[in-house]
Amino acid sequence: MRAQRRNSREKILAAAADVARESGPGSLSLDAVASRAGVSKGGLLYNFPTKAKLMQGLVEGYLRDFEQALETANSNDDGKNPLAVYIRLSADDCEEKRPSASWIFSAIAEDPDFMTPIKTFKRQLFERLKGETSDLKSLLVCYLAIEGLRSMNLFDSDVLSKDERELLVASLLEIASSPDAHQASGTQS
Amino acid sequence: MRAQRRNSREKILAAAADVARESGPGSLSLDAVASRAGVSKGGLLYNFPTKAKLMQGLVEGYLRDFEQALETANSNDDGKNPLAVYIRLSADDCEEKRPSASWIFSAIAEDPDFMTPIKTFKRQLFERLKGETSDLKSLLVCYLAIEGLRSMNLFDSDVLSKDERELLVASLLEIASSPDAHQASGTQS
DNA sequence: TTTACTGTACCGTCTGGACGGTCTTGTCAA
DNA sequence: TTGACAAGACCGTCCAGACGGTACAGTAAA
Repeated sequence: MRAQRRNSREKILAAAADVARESGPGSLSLDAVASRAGVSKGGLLYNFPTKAKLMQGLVEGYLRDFEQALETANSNDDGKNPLAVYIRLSADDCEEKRPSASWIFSAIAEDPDFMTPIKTFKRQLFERLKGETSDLKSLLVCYLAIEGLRSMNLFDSDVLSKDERELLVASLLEIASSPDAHQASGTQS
Repeated sequence: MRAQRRNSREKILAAAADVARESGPGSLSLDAVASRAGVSKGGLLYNFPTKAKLMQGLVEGYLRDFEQALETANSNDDGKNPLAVYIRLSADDCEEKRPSASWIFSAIAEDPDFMTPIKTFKRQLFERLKGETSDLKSLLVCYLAIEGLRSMNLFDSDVLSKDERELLVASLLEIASSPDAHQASGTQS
């Protein structure tokens, strides 16, 4: 029963995310994470020698997962429209009722520098999209709107109804696919 | 030198925001705020009996200021286009290099419930805009994009260049000034 | 034997907050 | 005008508790 071997890391990471979501970002203590993960505090510190390392693990896992999801989504819908793929993927992410990354608040509270990897990731992503999208205006509007959706999900303050969210995503996809006139007035949805 | 009388509250609130921005949201301790505000800890606790009350004061002040700014902006540009007014106001807010509300992270870390007033405020704002905007699609896209801009500013991860931001705002204003104005029956309450 | 833990005991630091004291200002009777 | 007194605004100290982290002995699988 004892030695869980190997996958303790993942369990700890998941437990940390759970604790942050359920007990609030300020209550992410090592003790709480350890007991939630079914691991002793010693065991936790064995896998992550400091709290900062734990946070770092959270960030890296998040970025890795996201990049991977984006890659597979892009290869499935190959070459057609990377912006549209990004919109769909993000919209699906934000569909989840439970904010997937509320541990970010814990990380920021711990040390704002934990955001830098995320920032650079986002910057690279944006630059890539800029290179792959013909119309800058469309990109800006869509990217920012998705960022807004993400923000809402993160803060757990979903103002939109299901219909509205679907309409939004449809509008964004429309804007993303029509380079030039995004004055979508005449065409009914 | 001692008795600052009366405006200590404002000074403390400003100091708290400064500390949160400069020392990181996790380092917002009462001692730090007190020393920053040029007030003793006892004096701080006199004005705000608990840390929670301090946070509450921060939230209320923020909401009050924002509502006021929105009101004056709307009365200056009367009746024309509330969505456009909101866009312009928010864009100006986000122009500031220093995130105006990074104390929010402190508040969330302290207790996620501090977000509820902000959430309800945003919900009301959105509903109001919905009542005042003819085209739902335009509203959704613009509102979310602004939310994205806010998010970026808050996280201090500005991906956009100055030109890009201006182009974005221009695009949003263009979208906001939707061509069909018939649907606006009884916009006033 | 090594790896991967468990469990316990412990330490130093930091933090919110309670408490009692102090200075300032306003009020009002004499 | 003055002196007594109350209330308001603020200071400085102290403390219990929580937290991150260390140290170390034990244990079970590979």
